[in-house]
Amino acid sequence: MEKDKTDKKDHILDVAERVFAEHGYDGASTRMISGEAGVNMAMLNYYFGSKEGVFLAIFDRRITSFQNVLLSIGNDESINSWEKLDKYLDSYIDKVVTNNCFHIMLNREISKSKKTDLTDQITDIIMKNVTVFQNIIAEGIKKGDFNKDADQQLLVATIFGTKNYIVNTPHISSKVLGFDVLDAGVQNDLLKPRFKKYMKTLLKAYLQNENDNNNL
Amino acid sequence: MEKDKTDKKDHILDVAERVFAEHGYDGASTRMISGEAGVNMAMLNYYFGSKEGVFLAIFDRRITSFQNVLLSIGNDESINSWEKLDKYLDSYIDKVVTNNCFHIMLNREISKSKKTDLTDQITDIIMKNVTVFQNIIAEGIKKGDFNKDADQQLLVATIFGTKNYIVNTPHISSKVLGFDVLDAGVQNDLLKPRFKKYMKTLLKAYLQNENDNNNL
DNA sequence: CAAAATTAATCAAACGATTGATTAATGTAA
DNA sequence: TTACATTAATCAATCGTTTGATTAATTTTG
Repeated sequence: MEKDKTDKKDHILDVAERVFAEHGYDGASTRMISGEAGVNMAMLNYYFGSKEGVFLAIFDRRITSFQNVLLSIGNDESINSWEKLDKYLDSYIDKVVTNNCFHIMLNREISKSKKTDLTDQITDIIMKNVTVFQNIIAEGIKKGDFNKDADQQLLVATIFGTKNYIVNTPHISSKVLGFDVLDAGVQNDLLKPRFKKYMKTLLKAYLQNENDNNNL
Repeated sequence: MEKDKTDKKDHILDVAERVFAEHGYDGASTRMISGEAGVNMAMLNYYFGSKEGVFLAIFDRRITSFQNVLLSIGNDESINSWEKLDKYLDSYIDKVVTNNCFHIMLNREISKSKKTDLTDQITDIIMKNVTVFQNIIAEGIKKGDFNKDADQQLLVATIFGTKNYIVNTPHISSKVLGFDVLDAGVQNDLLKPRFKKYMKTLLKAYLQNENDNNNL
């Protein structure tokens, strides 16, 4: 059945995503992935062509819907800059914490100083989400909602960097925060709400115009 | 001569540090490293025992002096919390931007969800720098210098996360910032001063007690 | 001092193991 | 039967490491 085949391919990608997050792309062997997925090694090449094909297939599964959600928030004309910022953060934090394996895998492979085809591809993907955020900030500054002296570009480093620190280096952030950031229950009950609140407070403290407290 | 031997070992570590940063630990082969260093492959094992020995030798070279500098700032009783924060940021940002290869290499190998001996070792190393920063914040809050409602732990994620974003994903941050963050000249003339100023402004906006503007 | 003995440094070649990928054979369902 | 799915076996390439031999440097000895 077509259904079963799709399920099986999806199962392989689920496992591969986790194994790539655990050991990195180079550190994860095709035998490791197929073994944990309970399928014959040759099936990876049969379905996805190659190891890199598996890697890219994981991408296709995740990026499109996510990017469209963020894009729709950025293009929403009915809300002001502060509300856009809130909605963006809510959606973004929910998604990246839940799909932490994917984002660990993604960011690890771009943490190389050498450019490759793969780093270029990942850069393009990541930059789409970055651009949406940048536009929200730039628009807010232009409208006078946000402090015009804000460093828009380094603010990008702060929001995505803070997220990366929590999600991509779980052993560090778990130690700092005092709980296991990889635990799904903890993520929903503790991490997400606290992270959202913090991020909004931080951005408001930095972006707020002086002598203008009515947005707090 | 002893001198020449140390120079040679140091040269190998210089090259290995760069190659590890370029391709990652698994992606960098011993042939690649020895080839670029212009030495016979067997010399890596002769000097450092193994590939992992090379990796760990790079650590020994970098961490000790750096940690002592930060530690002395944290223990300085003659300055207040705001000044400590400033000095910490100045030293930290200088060091991590200059030694970007090392920090790319370091952080990449801890960006795995699976625990290993190596991730545990790296976690311990990183946590030492984190603790110094945490103590500065905690002390400032206790003394009443900083806003007591600040989320100390997520603030850790922000400072180190922002730094990681700039240093460890250079292809992304170069695109966002509009210049090459790996260029040494750009680092000193543009990146470091701007990064320091931004980080201080951001932390002051977040940590400052309300109705207390005399620290700006 | 000079010859001999010892140690350290360097090399090309090969090691066994593992990698990603492919093959040819077999199983399965329409 | 025919087309697709799955398997075990196998492939060449590359991995980190080790080897035995050779050269260079140092120490010991007469």
